[in-house]
Amino acid sequence: MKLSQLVGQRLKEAPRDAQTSSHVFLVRGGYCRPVSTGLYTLLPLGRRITRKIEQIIREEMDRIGGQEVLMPVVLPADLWQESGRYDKVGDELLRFKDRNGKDMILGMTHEEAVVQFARTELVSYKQLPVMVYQIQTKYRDEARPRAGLIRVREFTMKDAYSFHTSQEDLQKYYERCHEAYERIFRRIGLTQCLSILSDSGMIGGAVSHEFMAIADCGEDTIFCSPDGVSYRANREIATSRLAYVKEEPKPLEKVQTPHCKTIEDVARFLGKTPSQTCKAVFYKDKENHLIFVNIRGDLEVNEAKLKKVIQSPELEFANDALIESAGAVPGFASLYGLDLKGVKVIVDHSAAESSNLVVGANETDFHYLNFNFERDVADKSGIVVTDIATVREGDPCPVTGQPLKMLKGIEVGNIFQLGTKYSIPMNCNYLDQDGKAKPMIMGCYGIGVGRAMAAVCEQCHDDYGPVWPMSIAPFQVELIGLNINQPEVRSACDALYEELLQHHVEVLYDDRGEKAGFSFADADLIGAPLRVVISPKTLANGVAEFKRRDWGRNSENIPLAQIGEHLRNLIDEDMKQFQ
RNA sequence: CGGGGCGUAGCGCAGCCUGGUAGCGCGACUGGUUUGGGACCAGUAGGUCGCGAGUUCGAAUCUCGCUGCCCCGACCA
Repeated sequence: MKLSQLVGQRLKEAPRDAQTSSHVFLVRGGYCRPVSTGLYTLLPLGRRITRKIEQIIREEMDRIGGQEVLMPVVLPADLWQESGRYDKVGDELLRFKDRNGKDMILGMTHEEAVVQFARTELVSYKQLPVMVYQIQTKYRDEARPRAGLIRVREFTMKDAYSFHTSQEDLQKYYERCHEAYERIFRRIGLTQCLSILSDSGMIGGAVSHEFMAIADCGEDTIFCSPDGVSYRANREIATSRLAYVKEEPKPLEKVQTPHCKTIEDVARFLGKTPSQTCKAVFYKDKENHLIFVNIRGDLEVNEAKLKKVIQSPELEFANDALIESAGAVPGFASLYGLDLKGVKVIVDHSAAESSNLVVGANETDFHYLNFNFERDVADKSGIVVTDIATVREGDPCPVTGQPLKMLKGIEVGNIFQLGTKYSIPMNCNYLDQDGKAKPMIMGCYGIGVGRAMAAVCEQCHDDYGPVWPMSIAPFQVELIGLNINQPEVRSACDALYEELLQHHVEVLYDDRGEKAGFSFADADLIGAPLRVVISPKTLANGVAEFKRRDWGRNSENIPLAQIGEHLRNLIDEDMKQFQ
């Protein structure tokens, strides 16, 4: 490819709204262009990368027995009604009507579609296990797309679905898929990618893992044990082995706490620490039911955990009127002395097990000292005591007891053990050996292709642009001719270009005759791992100047006669790392 | 959902307060001089100033409505 022909200009200036390096470089380098909020066109450079990522994914999916299929992006709503997700999923699911007034959706994931396919296509235990996958467009009407290609509304996803006759078989396959994912993320050049325990969220199922590319701009928070191996979990489900202060219960004592509405105010006023208080947090669910949460004052409610406990996908803070309807006084609320009929009460272990806490008195400007859940709440029926606390950095690891480390990550892939979550409601059965119909046991496995590209860019770049790994680089080599209007430069460049093409080297030839600085800046934005410069100066010495993208301003001279072979050897060597 | 900010040439922005011929930089085009880390000179093209109403002799500028986009918060008892 000649650079003079390449569609997609490099830009000197970053888009105004770009905050993260992948966003800046992918737009500046001419990899993608915004169309609307969260919608991007991929230009040739970006598309060359995603094609390579897709190819690596295909190889690894095929290696574990996957068969590629392609399902439609537009799906009938009734399929989603069968699974029950049509009503459960919020506005993220784009719903519309076709010309006949039939309810349709844009696919955001394809469990329903694949089950519909499987239940007609797979009828016998002899056909199982089987895995199908596709690399296809997904649409999610995100509330807030951000960070360029990292969170978008329309994106390419590899989604795979496996079908089994037993949970054991699913687990075995899940492990193989986990290993395939590790190979994929290593091969596309992510330098730091961890699989962590995760919340299965909207997709559902019991066990799931997320693959996290570690990056400061990541949206997810990860907690891991100091060794990085014993325990790794998403903040949404992470737990800790926090110690609670246990002592002899002291008598309850009502104290005046004028104008102390926040935990900090109360603790300071009473000479306590926030961890010696209990805080009351009020939410409401979709049906406007009050949810009364109690947690130790220094901890925060983990809404992802809470949503699971109360089995509601939506959660909002309750307004004062709703709080007062339960007899609680906002700012001075607690469980003590309240009639909590019809209110969902959730108590975190930290509040249930700590002794002698400060709690609200349900009376303006008053609190109680020495509240003990066990002693002071008479009727515990209907109260759920469980873990709904958000883990903090430094809290003791649930496995090792060592202080947990906190990392930020970009979720580039996830795998789920679905079990029968879709096969039972959607009647996806097979005939077993005994002649009986049984629901298939399912797994599903996703990778965001564009996000993976952006994640690699986040991990592999310098001040001037991306430093692409050989396995996914849009071009393996960039060849720059300086003073190319001089015939001997032109002919030397043309000759090398032809030689490389003949050997199927992916070479981008900067034949524009721009000034050196201009060409170099473009080359840095394009990020080819290898760069060759030919100029009157190098020709005078019978050499070409060679450098790797990650060598900064350093370079070495290679005799012109050997440069082609030199490049080919380096490409082969580099590619071996990504096999 | 809540809060804030912004829509002026392909991109980045100024002009608005104080109404009076629509500007700058980058990019593009032509010609010339240049040629090792985003060169210089001269010239050219490119804009319903987001949309609609109102005020006014006159609106990018003031008022109202709409719309699009961006950022922040999604934690307070």
